[in-house]
Amino acid sequence: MTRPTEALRPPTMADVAREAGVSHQTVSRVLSGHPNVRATTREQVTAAIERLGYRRNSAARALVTRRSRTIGVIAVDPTLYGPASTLAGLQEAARDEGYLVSTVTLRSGGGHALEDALDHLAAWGVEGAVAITPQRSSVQALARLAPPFPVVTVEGSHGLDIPGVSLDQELGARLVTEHLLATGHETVWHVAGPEDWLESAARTEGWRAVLEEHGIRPPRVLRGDWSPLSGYHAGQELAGLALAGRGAAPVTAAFVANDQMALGVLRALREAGIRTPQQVAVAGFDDIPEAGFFPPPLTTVRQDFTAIGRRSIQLLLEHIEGTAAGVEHVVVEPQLIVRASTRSQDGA
Amino acid sequence: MTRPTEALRPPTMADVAREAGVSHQTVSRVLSGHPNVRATTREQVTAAIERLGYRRNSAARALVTRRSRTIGVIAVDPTLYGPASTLAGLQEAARDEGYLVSTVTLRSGGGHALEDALDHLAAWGVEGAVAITPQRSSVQALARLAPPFPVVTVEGSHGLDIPGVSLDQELGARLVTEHLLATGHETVWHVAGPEDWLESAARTEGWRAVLEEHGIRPPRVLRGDWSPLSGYHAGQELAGLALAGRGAAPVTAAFVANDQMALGVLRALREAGIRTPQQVAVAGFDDIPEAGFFPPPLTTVRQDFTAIGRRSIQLLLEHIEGTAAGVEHVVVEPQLIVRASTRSQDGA
DNA sequence: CACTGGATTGTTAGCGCTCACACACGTCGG
DNA sequence: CCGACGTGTGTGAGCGCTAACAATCCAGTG
Repeated sequence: MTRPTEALRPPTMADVAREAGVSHQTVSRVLSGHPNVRATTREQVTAAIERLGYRRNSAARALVTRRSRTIGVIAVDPTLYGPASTLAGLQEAARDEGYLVSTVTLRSGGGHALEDALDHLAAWGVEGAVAITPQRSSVQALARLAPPFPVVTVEGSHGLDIPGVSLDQELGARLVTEHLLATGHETVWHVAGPEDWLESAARTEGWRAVLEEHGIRPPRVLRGDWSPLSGYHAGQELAGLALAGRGAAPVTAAFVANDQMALGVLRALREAGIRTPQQVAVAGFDDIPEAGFFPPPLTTVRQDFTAIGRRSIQLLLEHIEGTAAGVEHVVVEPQLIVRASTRSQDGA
Repeated sequence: MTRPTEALRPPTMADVAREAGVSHQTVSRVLSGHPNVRATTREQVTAAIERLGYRRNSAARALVTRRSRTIGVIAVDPTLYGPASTLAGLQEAARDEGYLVSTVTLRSGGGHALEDALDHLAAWGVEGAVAITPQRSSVQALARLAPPFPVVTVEGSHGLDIPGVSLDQELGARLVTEHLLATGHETVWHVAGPEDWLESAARTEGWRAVLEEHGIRPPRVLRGDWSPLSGYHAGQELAGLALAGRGAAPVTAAFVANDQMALGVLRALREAGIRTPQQVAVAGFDDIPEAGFFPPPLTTVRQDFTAIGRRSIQLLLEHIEGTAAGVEHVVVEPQLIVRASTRSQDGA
C-alpha cells in the first residue's frame, strides 16, 4: 500500500525534477542560484524541494566538482584554553564560508603523529588544513611532508616557508617585561614554557631583548611545561632564591610564560610566605578566564584567539582559492592586561 | 615532454589498475582487504599504489556506499574544559573506528541555533552526531527536531527518548555533600550553575537530597553562570552571610557547582578576611587542571571526560550500525578528590 | 576425459550530481 | 522575412568508486 522504497532512499534531484515537472538540470540551476531560470519555474522547484524534503547529496557534488568543502584542523592539545578558543573561532569562520571543519587531535607527539593526522585528513579529501601545532618539531615535519593540500599554521611558521597566523608573542613578552621594569624592578625573572614550543621561544626572546636593551643581564631562565604543577616547581625555586637574598639578581618580579604556570608560581610563593605583588610581582600570558581571579588577580597578556582563528581561515581560503599572494604571515597584536599581581598596592 | 595532466589530477583507481596490469575491480578488492586475491597480484597492486601515490577518493566511495564515514559533533562552548576534553576523547575514539569528526559550535543559544547546526551537519551527510549541549532547552529542541541521523547526547538526555552518556552528576554532588557533612559541618551551602543546564540541576538535586536525608533543611541556593566572576559574586554573598553570623544556617561549608566558580568564591571569601577551609570549607566540581593549585587546593569531583567521549562514540556507532539495543543511557561514575579546601589543617 | 566447484579476475551498471552542449523560443536589426 | 543573438530549458556524458554478475582458470572427481 505504501510506496515501497520511499523511506529507504532520500529523495534525489531527479525526484524533485519529476515532482516539479522540469529536468534535473533545472533543479540544479535553482539550487546553485543560477540567474537564467524563470521566476515561476524557480518557485515550482523550490516548492517541490520543500515538499520532498530534498537535500543535495554532498558526496555526489564533491565527486564531480572535486571540492569537498571541508577543512581540516590539526590540534595538539585542544584541552588547553588557547587552542580550544582558536578552534572555536576558526570553526565559526569556516562555517560562515560554507565549509565544514573536521578536527584531528595529534596523539601525543610521536614521530609519525603529524603524518598520520595529515593522512587521515587527506583520506577524507579536505581542501586544506589549519595546523595548531606550535611545536618546532611539528612545524618542521609539516614543511618536510608537503601535504597534498594547502596548510596554514597557527603560531607555527615564523620564518618557515609556510603561511601562518600568529600572535606577536615577542611583543607580548616585551610589554610585560617593560611593564615590570617600569614598576621599579631591578630585573625580571622568567619561567619559560617547553623548549620545543615556538611560542615559548618567542616569549623568552622578547623578555631577553627588553632586559638587554635596558642594560640588564638576563637571569637564568627557569622552565616549565605549561602545567600548573611545573609552575609550582619553578615557583619553589624562585622562592628559594628570593629568600636566600644573595646571588646576582634579586627576585622581585617574574614573567611566567603562561597563566596556568603562573598559578603554580603564585601558590609556591604564597606557601613560602612571600607576598605577591609586594615582595615578588608575577605576570602571566594568555589571559585565561580564571586569570582575573587568581590570588592575586594576574597581570597577563591577552590573546584574541577568536581573531586568530578567523584570520587563519581567511588565509587558508585564499590558498585554497588560489588567490593568495605568496606565503603570508599574519600577525595579531597582543594586549597587556594589568592586574593586582604586579601592582604595588597601598594597603597590607 | 612531461605528461600533460599528471600533476593536475590525482591518480585514480583505473590508473593503478593500468599500472599493475589488472582491472580496477581487483584494485578495489585489494584496498578493501578482500580475501580472494592472489598474493602476487596483491603485491603488484600494492606496489603500483605506492608508486603512484594513490589514495581512494572518499567522495566517490561515499556516493556509492551511502556512507560518509563522518560523525558530527555539536558543542555549546568548546572553550570550557569539560566539553573540550570530551571532544578530544571523542575524536580519538572516532578516529580509531575510521571515522572523521566534524565539529559545529552552537552560536550562543539562539532559537534556531541547534536546528542550524543539525542542518549544517546534515548537508555534509554525517552518519550520526554527538550533541554536547547540556542545556535543557537544547535537548528538548533535539527531541523535537528528529534529525535524519542518529544523535547521542552527552550530559543531556536524562529521562528523554534520546540515547546518551552522562556522568552521574547527582552521585558526584552527593559525594561532595556527604564529605562536607562528615567533616563536621552543620549544613552545606550551594552555589549552583545556570538553571537551564541539566548538569546544574542534577548537582543541586544531589546536594539537596543528601541534606534532606540528614534531616537538614537546605539553605537558599545561590546561583552563578559557571564563570569565575559569577562565583565571585556568590562568594561575596556567602561572605556577608558568614560574617553576619545570624540567620538560620551557619555558613561554614559551600559546595560550588564547578571549579571556575569555586575560584571566584575563594577569592571573595579571602577578600572578606575569611579563611578557607578553617572558617568556610569550599568544594567544586570538574577537577580542572588548575584546581589543585587554587588557594587552597580545591576539593572537587573528577569527571573522566575522555571516557565519556569514548563511550558516546561507542554508543553512536551502535546506533549507526543498527546494533543498538533500544535507547540506552550510559552513566559514568565520578570520583571525589579531596584537597585542602575542605580539610581542617593543623597549622595556621 | 568430460564435469563440478572453488578460487581468481574481469565486465557492466549505476550512485547523484555538475558540466558542456544542444535545443527551443523569442526579439531585434537589416 | 531571415539570420544573429539572448534567454530559458533539456540532453548526454562522466566524476571515481563499489556491487552484482560473468568469465576464466585449475584442481579434483567419477
